[in-house]
Amino acid sequence: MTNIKDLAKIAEVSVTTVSRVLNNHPYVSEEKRNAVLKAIKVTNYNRNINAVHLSRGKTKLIGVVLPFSDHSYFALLLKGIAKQALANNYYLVLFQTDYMERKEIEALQMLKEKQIDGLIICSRTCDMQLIEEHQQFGSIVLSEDVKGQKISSTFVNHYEIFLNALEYLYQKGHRKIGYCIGRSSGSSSFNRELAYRRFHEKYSLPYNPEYIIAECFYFEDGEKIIEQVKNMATPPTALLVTGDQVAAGIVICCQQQQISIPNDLAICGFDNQPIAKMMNITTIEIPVVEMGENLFLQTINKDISNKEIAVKLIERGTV
Amino acid sequence: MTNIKDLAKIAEVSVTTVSRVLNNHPYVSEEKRNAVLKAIKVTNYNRNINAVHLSRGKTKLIGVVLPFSDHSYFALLLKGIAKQALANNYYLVLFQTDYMERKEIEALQMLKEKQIDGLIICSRTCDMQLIEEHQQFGSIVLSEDVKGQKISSTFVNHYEIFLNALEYLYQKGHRKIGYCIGRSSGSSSFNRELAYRRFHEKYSLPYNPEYIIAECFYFEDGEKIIEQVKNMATPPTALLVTGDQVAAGIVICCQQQQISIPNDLAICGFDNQPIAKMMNITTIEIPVVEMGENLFLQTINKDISNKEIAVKLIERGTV
DNA sequence: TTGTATGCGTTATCAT
DNA sequence: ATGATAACGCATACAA
Repeated sequence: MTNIKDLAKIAEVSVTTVSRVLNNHPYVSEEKRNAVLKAIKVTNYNRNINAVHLSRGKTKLIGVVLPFSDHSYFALLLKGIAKQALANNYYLVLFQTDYMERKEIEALQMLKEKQIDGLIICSRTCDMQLIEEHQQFGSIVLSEDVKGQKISSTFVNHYEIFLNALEYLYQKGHRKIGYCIGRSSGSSSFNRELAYRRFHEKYSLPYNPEYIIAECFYFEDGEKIIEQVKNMATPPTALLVTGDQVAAGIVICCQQQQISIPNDLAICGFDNQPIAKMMNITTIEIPVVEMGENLFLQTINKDISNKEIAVKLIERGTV
Repeated sequence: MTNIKDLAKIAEVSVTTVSRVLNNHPYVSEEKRNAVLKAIKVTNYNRNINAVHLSRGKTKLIGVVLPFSDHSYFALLLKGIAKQALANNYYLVLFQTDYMERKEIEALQMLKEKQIDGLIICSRTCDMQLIEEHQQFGSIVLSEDVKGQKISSTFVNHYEIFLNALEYLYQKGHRKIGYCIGRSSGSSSFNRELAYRRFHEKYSLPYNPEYIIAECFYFEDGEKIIEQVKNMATPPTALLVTGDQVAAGIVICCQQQQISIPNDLAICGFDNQPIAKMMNITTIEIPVVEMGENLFLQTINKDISNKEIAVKLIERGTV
């Protein structure tokens, strides 16, 4: 492996000059530049990026923390992140956590150890305090409402969205409304449950914990959900489903089991993914890819900003 | 930022000793070890991984080249890769290429520049020769049949699988068989078309290029496919669909349009993803996650190996 | 068991 | 415009 020292020797210049042509710096004569270029060619020289990183103290690498990459929501978020990473000459290091705090800590550790310049946390399990403690080591961005903390974020207002969706179903005549979420812990689930409770208080509706169905991630979970609903003494007449994939799975399952939608059961999805359009599913549109893009841009931006993303109800045939 | 030199000074030992305790090397007295540990604590020391990388000449980083991460097949492959990466203390750098050769070259470049120790290419656009030229810089593994080349791979025999699937449909009485694929170029598409041609020659069936439907990636593409099929003068009676997501999309679309499956149109999917089971879709089971795991293991293994993965026909209700 | 000295490959500072 | 030299922070061969 040849290095710039070798190049310097061959081209009969100093290492500084070699470094200059390597980095397109000014102040180097055409003559010497060509000599260096020639040396690079004949030796088949390759720069050692680790030395560059050590010297510069930066890596142009951004970490992305997410629970699973084979989930449509996070896959889309990642798509947006990757798009802007590409546009800004950064690379991504993926941390698939399966919601294990240990894996999140590893990502924070890499920030500490300077392997990555910044970190995008799409969904977290660990404590906010832990994250704050690591901000000194690099830019950290979250995809949740951090409420005035000194940390950047791009998020949707899960509380408000849920409340609006519930109101919508209420206006459509529904009084027994359930919802399906992924994991039951986490800030978004917390806010959703809060909205759900407030909604029931507001209209003096009975709060039925059975109506909250957790661990709904994928299309095929629709089967499990319908099974659960069917086993209820008084099943809900409408379901808010946080994810169009799952909503689609429910719709399919209902078709198979002769459950009429929206008559027997109304379904409102989330995200407005193509599958929702294709299957004519009423849903809340969330611009996930754009959120990913913004998350990345915030990461490489010095300023701290908090961006709430607007959503939109898309009325179709399942409510 | 304190470094091991500072630690050495504080703990009143040499940098070597500091390095030893940092890396859990033997031959260091409890006394000195504790002194170092204490120094680490009081200074809030963090190792600079870039210096480690430079010194060691390795990064414990493996690159993963794939066209899109929001596609179920590649997401599952990535899942397997990530699983073994985790188990073996490696991290992954993601290269989403959108099938752009330029992005693949960037990944190869990073191998050259020692930012990554190895590279897993899940699907490629670039020339094999280019890849071979980069093997000297690190371990490269492909997910295709490299046919005796001196490079590791984990793959399924697309030619044989397609041939068998076509035979199966033939036995079921089908004579007008079409198929849906992702991109039309690439080695797997080549092999599939080859099988398709041979099959038609063998049974003296008319070869109809219209029956080859490309650019089928996602669930929602099912709609487009059915549209195309309906517009054909003599539509196929069976469709081989390389991906259960797309197959499911087709099935749904047929339901909506009163096209009876398998009577009007038989569908055979690929991968045996959960959605196929849920929707009772006949499919070819491919252990994608296991393939991903094997790809990773090959990457960190010195020896070159080529592993063909066996598949299995899962007969269900759509053929 | 411990320490010295050198190498890893590049960039940055400063002088000329 | 060019170059000598000092960082950057760590690992390790070798010596003791």
